Amino acid sequence: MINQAGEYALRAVVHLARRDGLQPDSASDIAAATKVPQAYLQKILRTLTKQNILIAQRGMGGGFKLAKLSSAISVLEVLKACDSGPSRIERCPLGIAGHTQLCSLHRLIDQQTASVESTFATTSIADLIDNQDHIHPLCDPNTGSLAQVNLGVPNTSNGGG
Amino acid sequence: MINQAGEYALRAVVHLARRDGLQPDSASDIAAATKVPQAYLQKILRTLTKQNILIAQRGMGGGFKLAKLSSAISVLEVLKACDSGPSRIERCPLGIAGHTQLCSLHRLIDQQTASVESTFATTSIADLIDNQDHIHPLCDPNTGSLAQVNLGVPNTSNGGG
DNA sequence: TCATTAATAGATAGTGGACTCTATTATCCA
DNA sequence: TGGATAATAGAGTCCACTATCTATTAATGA
Repeated sequence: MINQAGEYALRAVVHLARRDGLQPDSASDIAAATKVPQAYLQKILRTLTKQNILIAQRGMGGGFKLAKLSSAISVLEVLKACDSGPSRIERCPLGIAGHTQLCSLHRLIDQQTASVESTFATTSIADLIDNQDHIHPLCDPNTGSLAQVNLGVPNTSNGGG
Repeated sequence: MINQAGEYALRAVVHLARRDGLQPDSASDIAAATKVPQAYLQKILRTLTKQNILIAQRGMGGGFKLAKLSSAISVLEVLKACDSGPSRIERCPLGIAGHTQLCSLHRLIDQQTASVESTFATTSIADLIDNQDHIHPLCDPNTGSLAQVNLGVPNTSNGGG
């Protein structure tokens, strides 16, 4: 449903949204804060820039920032930009000519996909940040710092949530 | 969410459920009816047998049949048998120690996953077959025959639904 | 006991997603 | 104008998933 690139893209966009109005943030800083392999993240940031979700600025003091308000960016559009997100079943996967609509099996799967897609389409990046929870994305509540995360801990490690 | 093996497994189990009470069906016949590569399907059928969803019978007249009533087999258990199906987010993917619960980003994703998982858990194979729709899984309504599908048409082909 | 049918098991090959590396281009600042 | 910073671009690597192939074992029936 959400591939690795989509997960990484969401982290990056949420990170940038949390520092809204500040200077653009460099790829290596974003990579550190989001714990994403830097070389791979750069590709993803490039993709998000091409899709007009981010704006890139080269040179000293450059980096990436949001191209629009975080309330105007849906979770779904970030995912789709990376060819991620739920993918609907358009036609009978078996190619049965008589199946002019999906059969019950594929309809079940597609309905679930559609439901998730709808939720992601109506949830904005701002929605993820504006919640009252004391657990904030990418941010360790013990320090309150943005980038103060356990660098070096592999993604598969335990603890936290 | 559902990998290729999971999709193929569901097709096979639905196919067998539709011929409930009949003789076991051979792997090659199941492969033809479900349009799954035979060699790969055999591995999947073996997996489903190990997980006690199917019963295998060797020798002449042998093949595979359901190990229990189709109403007692959930969609989810077929998927899980193949290491497929929605996978919940157990812990913070970034490993942030202070995240004792999921943050809003990962909670959003996990809630969607949980919803799909719940639906798959409460939907049985029988539910997929008992519907009143005239479009039946794996079955071309133009012929009404079980295995009478467009053999040779690749899975990516157009038409039907 | 023998031939036939069909599942079992494991080695092998192809493919796409995840990730890396390096060279290049653009921008800023002194 | 030159050096530092940082994005851009694309080729290349790695591995899990997908799929195939072959030899073996088991069951059936004559």
